Amino acid sequence: MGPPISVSKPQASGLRRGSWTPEEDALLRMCMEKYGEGRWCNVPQMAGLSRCPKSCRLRWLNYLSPRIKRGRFGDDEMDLIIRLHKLLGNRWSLIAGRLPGRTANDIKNYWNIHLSRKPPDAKGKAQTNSSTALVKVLKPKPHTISSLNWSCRTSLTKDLYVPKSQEKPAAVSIRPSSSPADQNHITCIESIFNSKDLSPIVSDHIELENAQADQLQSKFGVQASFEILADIDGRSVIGGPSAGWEDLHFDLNLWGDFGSILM
DNA sequence: AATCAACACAACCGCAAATTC
DNA sequence: GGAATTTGCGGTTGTGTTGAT
Repeated sequence: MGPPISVSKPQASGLRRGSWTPEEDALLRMCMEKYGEGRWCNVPQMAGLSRCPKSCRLRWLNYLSPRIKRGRFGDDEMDLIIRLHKLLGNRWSLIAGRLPGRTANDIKNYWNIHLSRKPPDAKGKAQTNSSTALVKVLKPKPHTISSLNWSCRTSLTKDLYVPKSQEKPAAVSIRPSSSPADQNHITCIESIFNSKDLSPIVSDHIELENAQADQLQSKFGVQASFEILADIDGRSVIGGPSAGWEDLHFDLNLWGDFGSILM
């Protein structure tokens, strides 16, 4: 879409709404360059904008951020979206985390326009792919780091305020579990593991501690050598280079699912 | 040229989780 | 521990653009 044309009027509260003007974009951009992301409630004041904090955040994250990749989705991206949506459901932020430069809003829009309304045969060949066809859409409750008793949280915003030295994962307690919910998680995660061609989502990798890798090995019957990394490019991931699912990475939310299995 | 439908995407809203006080 | 505030997410809407008729 081209530059905004409609003009918003100040609300009774004095806050502007509607499309952003180039001037407002410039102010927000300068503010982000100067102060960085975070403390959105202070951004309107710091930037000299008559916008609510949510509006500023949305504008930056969905439009102005230099990390955003513009342009049409490629076939590989479309395929990946279909696969990840099958696994994760409408968890756009998680899906976006696996598509560098794409925002949750972009993906949501794209899905709603292109993919959600097409008949199954037209949704892409990936849907018939054996590695994902058997998987039910899973919507696990996101496990935050804090809920896992980890001392870090992994948004970019947090990175600006938490010293790296504090972002050290604490020990993960391990206990057997065989509840249906956990079995569901296992099915999901196994399906991810078995999907070998998700390499486009790869960015970097991290290692699990040996004890945790051993637990995964006994649980899934795979030889695992992982690394845990608190932060890669503003996002936390885990990866496993030696189990046949090399170059595969997840958000720590999914690591939370590991935790629920192992705990 | 006019009209209409579909597309593309920015923006808002409400809610819940997380954080702060 | 609880209330208030902040942040993040998903759903939805609004509007400009594009292409077909």
